[in-house]
Parts: sequence; C-alpha cells; structure tokens
Amino acid sequence: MARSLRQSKILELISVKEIETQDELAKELKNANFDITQATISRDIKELGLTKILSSSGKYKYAILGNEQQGVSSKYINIFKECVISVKNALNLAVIKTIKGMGGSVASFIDKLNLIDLMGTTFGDDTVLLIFPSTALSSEAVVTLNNILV
Amino acid sequence: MARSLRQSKILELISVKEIETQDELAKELKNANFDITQATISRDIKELGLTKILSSSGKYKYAILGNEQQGVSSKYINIFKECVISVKNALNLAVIKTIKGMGGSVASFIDKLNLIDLMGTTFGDDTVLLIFPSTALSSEAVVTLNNILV
DNA sequence: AAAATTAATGTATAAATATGCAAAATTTCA
DNA sequence: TGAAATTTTGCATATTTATACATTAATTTT
Repeated sequence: MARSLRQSKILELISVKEIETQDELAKELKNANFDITQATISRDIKELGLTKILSSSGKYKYAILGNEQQGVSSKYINIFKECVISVKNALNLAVIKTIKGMGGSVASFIDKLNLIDLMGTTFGDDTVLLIFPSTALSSEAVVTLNNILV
Repeated sequence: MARSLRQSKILELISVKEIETQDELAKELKNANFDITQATISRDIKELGLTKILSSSGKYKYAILGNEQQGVSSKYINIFKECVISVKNALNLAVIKTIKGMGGSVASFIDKLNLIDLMGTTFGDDTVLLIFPSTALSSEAVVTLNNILV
C-alpha cells in the first residue's frame, strides 16, 4: 500500500522537478513523508521503468520511459486506482477526490493520458479538477475515468 | 573522424546486441578496432543521447532515446554522411557503398528512418542493400538518401 | 491466532558511471 | 610549417546505482 503510494509520488516528482539522482529523490520523498533509502528507490525505478535522460540543461534527469507502444502501463493504472476515491461530474468540470497528498500524482497521471478535449487540470492536496469545454464532454470523461477504476 | 565512426559503431552495436554495460561496449568496440576506454564511452553515450532501458529479459540495456518529436537527430545524420560513399540505383535495389566496416552502422541507421516501401535491408562490410518492390520506388529512395548526403 | 510463506526493505558493498585534470591529438591561423 | 588554440582522450577517482544477504513486515494457510 505505502509502496504504490510512494511510487505514485515518485512519478509525480520526476514529472515536476528535474531529479538528478536517487539520493535527491530520497530527500524529496522524505519531504513527502516517505522515509526510504536509496536502495528501495533503485528498485522502484526499475519497476516503474524509469530512466535517466539528458535534460535540456545538459544534466541527467529521471524520466518515464516512452513506452508508447502499449499505451499507459498497467502499473500506472494500478497506482491510479489506489489513489483515487471518486470521480464525479460538475457541469463542465470533472472532480477527482484522492487520498490525502496524492492530488499531484493523480494530476500528472491524468496529464499523461492525453485526454482529448481536456482543457486543463488543477489540483490540491486531495482533489484534482479537470476542465472541459462542455458538460457533455466532461461527463463523458468521468465515465471513461470511472471505467479505469473498475 | 575516428570519433564519429566510433559513435556510429556504437549505434550499430546497441541496435544489434543487448549491451548491458559500458565495459561490455568497450570490448565490442575493441573487436571492431576501436580501442577506447569506458570514460570515453560514457561521454559518447551522453553525446548520442543514449539511455539504459529495461529489456524484455529484465536486464538493463542501452538504447537510443525515443526522441521522436524531431525525427532522426541531426547528429545521426552527420554520422551517416561520414560513413557513406555513394548511393546508387540498380533496378529495384538501392546500393549504398560505405567506408570499410560501416555497412552495419549505416544499415541500422536506414532501418531507423522507416522508409516507406522499403521491403528489407542486407549489409556487408562496406555495402548496404535496400530492397524495394519496384525500380521506380528504389530510384525514388536513392534520390531521398542522396539528398540527406548534401 | 499461530505458523508458514511471501513480499518489502535496510545495510553494506559491489558494480557501474561520470568527471576533474593532465596529456595527447587535432585543427586553426599567421 | 610551426606556434597557439581547441578538441579528444586516458587515468584516477568520486559519484551514483544495483544487489546479495539478513531482517522485518505483510499475507496466506491451517
């Protein structure tokens, strides 16, 4: 349980910051209340299929492997399932309630989905807001997301 | 000069074999008459934008970073230019003459191009053969490739 | 619920990689 | 050409990452 929450946080962290080393990631995780050693992070990274790539600044950073051939990995979907409490519709907005502290993780997962018609996302500690151009499109997306949760 | 030939060979090697470490790559390069240390390989890898990914067998291996947004990197094109002596047409075949020992490198570069209508490639030490369904398509491809060389 | 099995993690360290610095090779330019 | 400037490389080593092994935590079974 804590395991996949942690991995979820890792995915969020690397998508938000330029993380250069596993030690750096360990520190960031500590800030997010995941007290873990570099060894475990090495294992998480292998499991999530992350790699170090050359960032634009010429430094190495961790990134999700562009494993686009089979869409979003099932591992990520499992993590998503663990974090999300509910997905509901409110006019042209979809409102996702998450476990405390996982709003950012879920938002970055949603971004990765590249949902068509999605205009933007915002998130708080335990809420993610998806903005659609219309009520119809939003409720459609809510159905899609709920299907993922099954 | 030897530098880009070496880098070209690196690209070939990682696309043909599962190279797990830089030391392993050093050995393979020695076989190909590039006597070089791990340190230099580390630099080459950074320059070529290679990364280690998880292979299907669960081991790490080096691979070209899927940097598909801007097509084939200009760096690779430069290497291609240095290796290729001529590209000529022979009925439904395109015949590429390369610098000695670089046939495989060029062939793997060509594969990466994903040329439409290309049915297959074979290569020897200094020759690459591209097989097309017709003379017209082959000569068209020859023009394309010669344009790259300019 | 206790025992047995399986999974997750830490510790210590081996393995792998990156890099500062000096030397060698290559290129530029007068 | 030869001196100066630039680039490439090796060596040594610091840094980073992976993993064997032991331990703890979690799960399953009886």
